[in-house]
Amino acid sequence: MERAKQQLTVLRALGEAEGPLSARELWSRLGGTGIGLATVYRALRRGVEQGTLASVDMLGGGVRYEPKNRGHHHHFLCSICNHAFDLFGCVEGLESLVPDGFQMTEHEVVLIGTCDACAGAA
Amino acid sequence: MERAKQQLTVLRALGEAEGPLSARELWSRLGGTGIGLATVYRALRRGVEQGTLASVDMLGGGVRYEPKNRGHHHHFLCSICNHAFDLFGCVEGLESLVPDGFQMTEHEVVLIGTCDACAGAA
DNA sequence: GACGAAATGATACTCGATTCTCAGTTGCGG
DNA sequence: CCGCAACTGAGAATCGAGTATCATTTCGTC
Repeated sequence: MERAKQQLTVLRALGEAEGPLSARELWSRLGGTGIGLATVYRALRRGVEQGTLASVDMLGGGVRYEPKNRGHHHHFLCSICNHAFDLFGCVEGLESLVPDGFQMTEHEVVLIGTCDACAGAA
Repeated sequence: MERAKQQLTVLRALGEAEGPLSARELWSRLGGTGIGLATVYRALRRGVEQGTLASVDMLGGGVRYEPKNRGHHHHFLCSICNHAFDLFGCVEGLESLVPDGFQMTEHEVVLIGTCDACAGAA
């Protein structure tokens, strides 16, 4: 087994995902490669420190990670398979929700439902 | 100390909150009443089972609870004090974000920033 | 080919959130 | 007043996520 490249393998797998992945999801996608969970966490932490990864605190179980080069977008969470998918585009009119005296700096939009595969399998 | 009414006390405190509370937040609001954390959890679990409470899985640390009689609304999360506040109103155009083959059943909108008190104290 | 720094995988560990256990209390019907 | 069932608070137990440890392996350099 090659070493010193495991973190790259981890980050590449994350880059190929269709949405943000949790550390464990990412780890299970690497199943069979012999990469340890600790290495996955190390790669993720380093990625966040270096600014190449963003950690996304989402509904449906803990923190997920995704590359930072995807621009502003939101997520779709499948309530069946519990997978998260990237969405493109954004919404308008958020400012009107902000109460007086409050200052909005960010926003999160999460759509929940059934994904392509799960809806088809139903 | 009266007994058999502790759970009502817990639920009343939750009803008076300005937004969803976590079990611990709720517990600390009851500080001094001698109510145990276990009782808070019991009241919350029972409320959810009976359908009077909704559990809200939000950013910023774990599950929060709120009464179900507040209708559809969203939340504002203060990044300083980490408190959640109810917002009124909703947004349009969410459907256009849903990819082909996906089916949206719910949505969550969370605005992040600084709340009234924290913005004023800055 | 040898050496030191860095990386790796397995696992023990920490930490916080939630649930369980249990002995003591309370309300209520009789 | 008696007994019982439900409730309660404190702390132990459990669970999952993430981190630290450590012996081993690999890379780059010489």
